[in-house]
Amino acid sequence: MDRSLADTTRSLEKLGYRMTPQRMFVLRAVDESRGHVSADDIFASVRAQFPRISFSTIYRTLDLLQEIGLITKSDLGAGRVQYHRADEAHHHHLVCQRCGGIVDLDEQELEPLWEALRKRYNFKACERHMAIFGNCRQCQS
Amino acid sequence: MDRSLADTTRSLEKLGYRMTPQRMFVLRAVDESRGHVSADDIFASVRAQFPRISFSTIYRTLDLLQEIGLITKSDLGAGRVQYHRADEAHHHHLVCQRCGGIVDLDEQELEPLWEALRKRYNFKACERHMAIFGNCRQCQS
DNA sequence: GCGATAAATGCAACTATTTGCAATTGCTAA
DNA sequence: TTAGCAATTGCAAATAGTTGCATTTATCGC
Ligand SMILES: [Mn+2]
Ligand SMILES: [Mn+2]
Ligand SMILES: [Zn+2]
Ligand SMILES: [Zn+2]
Repeated sequence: MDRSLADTTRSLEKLGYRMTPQRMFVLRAVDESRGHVSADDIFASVRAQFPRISFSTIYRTLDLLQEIGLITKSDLGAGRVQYHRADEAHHHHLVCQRCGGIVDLDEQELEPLWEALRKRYNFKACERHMAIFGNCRQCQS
Repeated sequence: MDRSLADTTRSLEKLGYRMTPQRMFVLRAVDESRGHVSADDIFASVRAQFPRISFSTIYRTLDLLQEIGLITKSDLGAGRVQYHRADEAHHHHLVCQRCGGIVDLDEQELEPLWEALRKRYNFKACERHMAIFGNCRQCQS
């Protein structure tokens, strides 16, 4: 992640939040992550350094980091939500409901739709890292 | 719903499933529903006629009805999944993350995207009744 | 009908996630 | 400093939904 701790602290404070030790540990765990991670992954990683951490704090902090745009949160249908650093290559996912396979979808593929929603509905879709469910090539009847 | 009980029974049997009293009650509850209903709504409705019904059976049956295309299932961000009869007017939803407002989106608005996914990724998006999150007109910074 | 087999059920236990709350911590201003 | 106040925490309890399993029910070939 390119952002310094100070940057993140500023982002938080701008919204009336504070930087705390717990949040710093979560931030570090997120920082070291690659690709999709679950709340449980982050919990395990943080607990190694800060055993008193609670799951509530993990969840609350991940929500916070999403709010300030540092991570994205998405349900890819695997029973647990996946988090993803927002500064990694932006993309969405095609999730096959039969085989569970996941294919990356370039961010720009959704641009025309976002554009249409903006124009016709005055709606600003702000979801990064979306999941679109369906059937992949191999799994079509 | 236009489908007769016999139709649904046939759909189930085609997949190796059976028609049971419990499923008939769930079917009736779905039949009488309008718009979005939760599993709990269906549970309450069925329990009035069939007190022994269990939540597992409700969830399992709703999944089944989705599998045979009678209902759609979607998470509109309200903490519980919403079910919707598939024979009501097809549409998707724009869900505002700030005010919680929900706007209907005509089915055809997503056609170009489905088309592109089919062509470029060989992916058949089969999701009816999608939720797209973002900010509505009133809630844009 | 009868037994074998497969499907479906209810229940209890479990999962991931959220929430209420009392205790703790950290800013701020006197 | 220190009091006051707001933000944050951990914990325990609650939520929606899923799953394993023993029991019940339906189907099918004899
Ligand atoms: Mn991803
Ligand atoms: Mn709807
Ligand atoms: Zn597939
Ligand atoms: Zn709004």
